[in-house]
Amino acid sequence: MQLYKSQPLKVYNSLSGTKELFEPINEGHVGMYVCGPTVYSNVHLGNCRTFMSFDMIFRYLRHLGYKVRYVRNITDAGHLEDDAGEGEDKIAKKARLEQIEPMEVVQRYTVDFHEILQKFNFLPPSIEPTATGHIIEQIEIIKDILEKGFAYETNGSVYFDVQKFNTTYEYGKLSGRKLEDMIANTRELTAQDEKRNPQDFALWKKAEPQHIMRWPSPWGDGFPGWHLECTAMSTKYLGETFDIHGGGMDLKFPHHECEIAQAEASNGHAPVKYWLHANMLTLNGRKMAKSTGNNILPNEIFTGENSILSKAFSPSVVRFFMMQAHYTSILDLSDEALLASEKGFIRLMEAIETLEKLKGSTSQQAEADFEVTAWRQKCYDAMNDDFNTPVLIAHLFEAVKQINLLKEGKRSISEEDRALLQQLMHVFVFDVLGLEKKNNGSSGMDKLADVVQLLIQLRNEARSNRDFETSDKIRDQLAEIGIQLKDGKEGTSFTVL
RNA sequence: GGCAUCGUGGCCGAGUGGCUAGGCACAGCUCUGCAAAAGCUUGUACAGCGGUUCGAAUCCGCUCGAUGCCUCCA
Repeated sequence: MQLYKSQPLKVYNSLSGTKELFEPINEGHVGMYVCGPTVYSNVHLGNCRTFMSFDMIFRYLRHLGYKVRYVRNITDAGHLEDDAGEGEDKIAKKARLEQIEPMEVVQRYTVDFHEILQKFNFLPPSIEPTATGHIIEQIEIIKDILEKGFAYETNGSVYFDVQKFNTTYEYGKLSGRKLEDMIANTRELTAQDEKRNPQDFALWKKAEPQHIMRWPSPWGDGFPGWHLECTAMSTKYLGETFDIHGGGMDLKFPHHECEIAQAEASNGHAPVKYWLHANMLTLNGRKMAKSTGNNILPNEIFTGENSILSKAFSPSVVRFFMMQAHYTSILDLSDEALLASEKGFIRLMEAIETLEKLKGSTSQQAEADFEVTAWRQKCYDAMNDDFNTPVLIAHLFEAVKQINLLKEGKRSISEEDRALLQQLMHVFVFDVLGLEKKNNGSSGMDKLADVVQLLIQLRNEARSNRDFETSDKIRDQLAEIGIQLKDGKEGTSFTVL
């Protein structure tokens, strides 16, 4: 039996503003669409947090036994920097600055995006479509919306008629806005405008002669509006109605609002059952954003080459840090917070290693100090409550404590329970949270381990000769290098910090 | 100005009408040749002011403060 049948999942739906029981449209199958990056510069850490949240969600849904089709797009068509049609296309701008072809920009940063996500141990999505690969689909939707009367053409551009749409449907229901308020609060209207109303948004933009990224259309050469690609690709791969649509909080308005409008105008019904929004990562208390320069690149964290942090942190530590906060909460990045997470992460990993080496007792019925089955359900309850990873991690540390007590012989556990606990720790830590054991398996590490074992042996010899000067020298100098020796009942182990 | 979210102990961060979140740091103890690691113990937190309630950090109102969106942004 699939796990999801016994583990009811609740998700916070931005559309209703409440936690709802998750019931996919087709039993056993989940369709999930997440707005991907615009590839005109390196992914910064804030971007990564959003994708990591949905990676975790993807992992958990799969773990529950759902067959998930996860679509995450790449926005590789340039979009204007402002909606008034005055800004420059971001990708074209970058291409001009770097004196390369726009598609070179796209390629470069798509590769960068994938490299970074791989370091963070992301699972690849099921489909990763590009906007430029779906121009035809986008044009078809525009034609459809035009036919239904919810859009109009002006000078080779096509705009979505928000006010008209609002007479039949409800524009603003996702972000809690009312069109009347928006109209009332419209900022001073600069003359320009092919748009009938300031709230209208572009479905298709006419390309000026110097614009490189351009495609032919019934309205002349141009390029698609930003909101349209997601509607086109989600519909194509997940259908007119699908289960989960995710993205960053900052996309809620106008992007997701416009997606809903486009889909409803075209199909006559809502496209998405559950809207999930991941919250922002802040740096120094401010939102990380490419446009403000307040950001840090993942590689700058991994290498330690930055002016914000005191040292380098591994991708898994960063991932653990992020998983310690709920995905719907704002999380602030700081050196102190990362340092604290790193220590916790190491403790967690060592407990898992310890557990693997332990042996359960065969005979005596182990005392019920720690009931693995009850603990298991607590972990699931946490995840079932809108993917509450911080609470899951709290439970994991409960197990860490028990494992350390077992190691010291202060608790006993049946082999059956030990094996179950080991399996569950692997499931939650590696499969669901997507963490990775650091230092796994490279041959250099194996050799280092052998060398350290040798030093431990020398130190023990010195200690038994009561030559503490030598033994402490070995211990302290290893510590300086960043190798910590830990004496336990069954000998000495070590950690590379 | 409008809409929204949030304000938790030294730091990070869950929770949300009565029952210990957790991590990190700090202190004491156990262990240790001394340490470290590990374990045990301790911390009387919920922005402020009112209100509802037998009971509120949790619900309501107001005030203050922070952030996000309202223009591209995960």
